Amino acid sequence: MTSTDDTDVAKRHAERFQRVRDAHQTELAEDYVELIADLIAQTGEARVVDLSGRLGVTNATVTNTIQRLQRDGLVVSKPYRAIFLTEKGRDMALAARDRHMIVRDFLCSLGVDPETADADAEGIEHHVSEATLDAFRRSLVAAAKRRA
Amino acid sequence: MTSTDDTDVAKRHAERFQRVRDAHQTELAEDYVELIADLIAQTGEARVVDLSGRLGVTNATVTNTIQRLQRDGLVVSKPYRAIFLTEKGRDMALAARDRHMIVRDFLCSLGVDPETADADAEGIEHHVSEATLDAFRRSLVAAAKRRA
DNA sequence: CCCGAAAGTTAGGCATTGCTAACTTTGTTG
DNA sequence: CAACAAAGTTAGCAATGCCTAACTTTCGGG
Repeated sequence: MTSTDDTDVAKRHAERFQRVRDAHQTELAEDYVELIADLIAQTGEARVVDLSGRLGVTNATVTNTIQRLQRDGLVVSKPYRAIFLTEKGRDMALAARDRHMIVRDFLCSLGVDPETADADAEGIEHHVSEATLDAFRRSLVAAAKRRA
Repeated sequence: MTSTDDTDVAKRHAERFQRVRDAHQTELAEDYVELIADLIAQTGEARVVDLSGRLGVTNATVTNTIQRLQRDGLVVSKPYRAIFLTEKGRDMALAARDRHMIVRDFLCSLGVDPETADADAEGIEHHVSEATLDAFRRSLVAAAKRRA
């Protein structure tokens, strides 16, 4: 029995880490499309220079990454022109923004200052399961009710 | 003013993403030392095969990573022998375990099932600031008091 | 004690994500 | 409209983190 238990424990751990690695793969893409959606909403278009400024990386890095995102069907853009989201990209951006807002608002509701909450949400949003997100939502609703 | 505000916003965003990228750099190291500490506590030693089983990667990957961790002064190990933590590695493992437990317990206290809580904690623990961790601790204490 | 299986290592490959440096394109402005 | 600055691209480099395949070392049972 002990040996079987050990194997099970190991397998469960392995799946966990696999999930974290998977999350990392989509993380950058989510950050980019979320930011692109924001920029389009705020300024009408998303340019390489805006992204590099907000991401803290060079123009070259952004150009490179955008090409990968284009390959993956998340964005479209012609050379030297602005960047736009595809349907798929927009969906991903909306979902990411949703998660980000819930995590941020939830942290705020715990008393974390808004600036820190927003920063932490950036890292956390890619790693919360639906179950945890639901728990955050429930807690927010409960907090709203208490105020009412 | 508008232009200055824009720059400030961009800079704040950039710092945020920089922090997330930094977290990623230490993430793997933290996972390894945490796991090594667990294995030593449970079985007396940490072997490559145990790590690869629990991380869901090949032996070759573990050997490679361990060499990097050794280069960075977190572990020591002689070829074909078990892996041990340095002082620095032990400190990192303790801090990681602490954060992991707080995040997991906190999620559990929100009603997330323990299995999911543990899995999510794996991803989240590397991205919570001290401020957020404190908020989690406070919330746990409050929950404990309510039960008492 | 030796020999085979399990454990560990090495070599080589690949994608990602960042960089700098050198270049081209765009667009503004004098 | 020409020239220049800003934006964008390309090429080439490096570290990380994963893999497979081929090799070596260790260790326990016959």
